[in-house]
Amino acid sequence: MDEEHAPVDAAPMWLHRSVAPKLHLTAKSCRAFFEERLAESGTTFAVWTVLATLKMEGPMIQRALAWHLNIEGPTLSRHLESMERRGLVVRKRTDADRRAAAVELTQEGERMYARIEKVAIEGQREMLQGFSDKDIELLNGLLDRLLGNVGSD
Amino acid sequence: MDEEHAPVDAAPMWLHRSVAPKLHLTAKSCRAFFEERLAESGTTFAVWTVLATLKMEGPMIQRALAWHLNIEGPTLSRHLESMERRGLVVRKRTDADRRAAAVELTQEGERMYARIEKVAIEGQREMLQGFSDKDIELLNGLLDRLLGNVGSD
DNA sequence: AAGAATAAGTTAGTATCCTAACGAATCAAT
DNA sequence: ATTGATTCGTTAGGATACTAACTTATTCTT
Repeated sequence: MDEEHAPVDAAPMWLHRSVAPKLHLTAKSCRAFFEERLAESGTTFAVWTVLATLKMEGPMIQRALAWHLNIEGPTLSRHLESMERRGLVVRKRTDADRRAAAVELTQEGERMYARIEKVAIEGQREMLQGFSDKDIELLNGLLDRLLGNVGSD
Repeated sequence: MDEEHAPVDAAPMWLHRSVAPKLHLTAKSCRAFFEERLAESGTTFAVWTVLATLKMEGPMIQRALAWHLNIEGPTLSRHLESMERRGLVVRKRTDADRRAAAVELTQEGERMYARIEKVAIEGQREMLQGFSDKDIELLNGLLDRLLGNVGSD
């Protein structure tokens, strides 16, 4: 986003009435907000989600990881390539299934995660300033219902 | 999104607790939903928002248009270039300020807008199935509060 | 009135994401 | 057991968006 953009309240009326563009803008702004903070720690939103998923869910093959992240295989391939180059993860191919590659956090990856976990939590706290638990629940519920309506499953 | 992805409810817990990734996923899914429908009419989400803004707000220079769309100048330049090639808009440079270019819908642009307006409205109706007016208001309010918290203004 | 600062738009380069097409490995089915 | 379909990952190419750097035009300052 641009500093020079006027306050959000100044956005045109039709945009307010159309939910999709507004949702889009909010997500974009929130992502930019996190990207900014994560960039200061030398990483990105994309890398954060990969690290967090591996940390929370344990090692898994790329296909499963892509599913968790809601991105496609080729997108994940790219991220993993750079993350592997940076030593954050390793891709281990086993004899059990020589197609699949299990992705694991390295020690360096664990360290990075520990470092940015704080950033992510603080970012979320800031993002949700003034939100009660009930507000968050409400938001989650509304988003889930949207997802259900547009879902491709 | 991928047909093979399991229902949204199956997403991992940490993702549900983190608002940003969930918001991001919802926006992505909603956009994909609109892109699909607009693609059938031979256009895109990006083009739709340009057409709609020009229709609702009238002709304006690129900088103003970019502000309305919450995108940066270079991004808009690209869109306008292709839209102008397709005859949907014209960029008119005036003597009043020879830097600025006023962007206007052409008749072809008007026709295209009329065509996809229906698609957009129907898409939104589908997206918001089961939402009461109050739900929509609530969602709008929550998104506005998020925007306020992360806003770059 | 001249020089500096600012503004509009473009060009160039990058990041994230997608789909399509592919190669290699596995599974299924006759 | 061989053929055929499916699965896993990669490569190639495209869309959308960004920032940085540039050109040209305008405005501000002195």
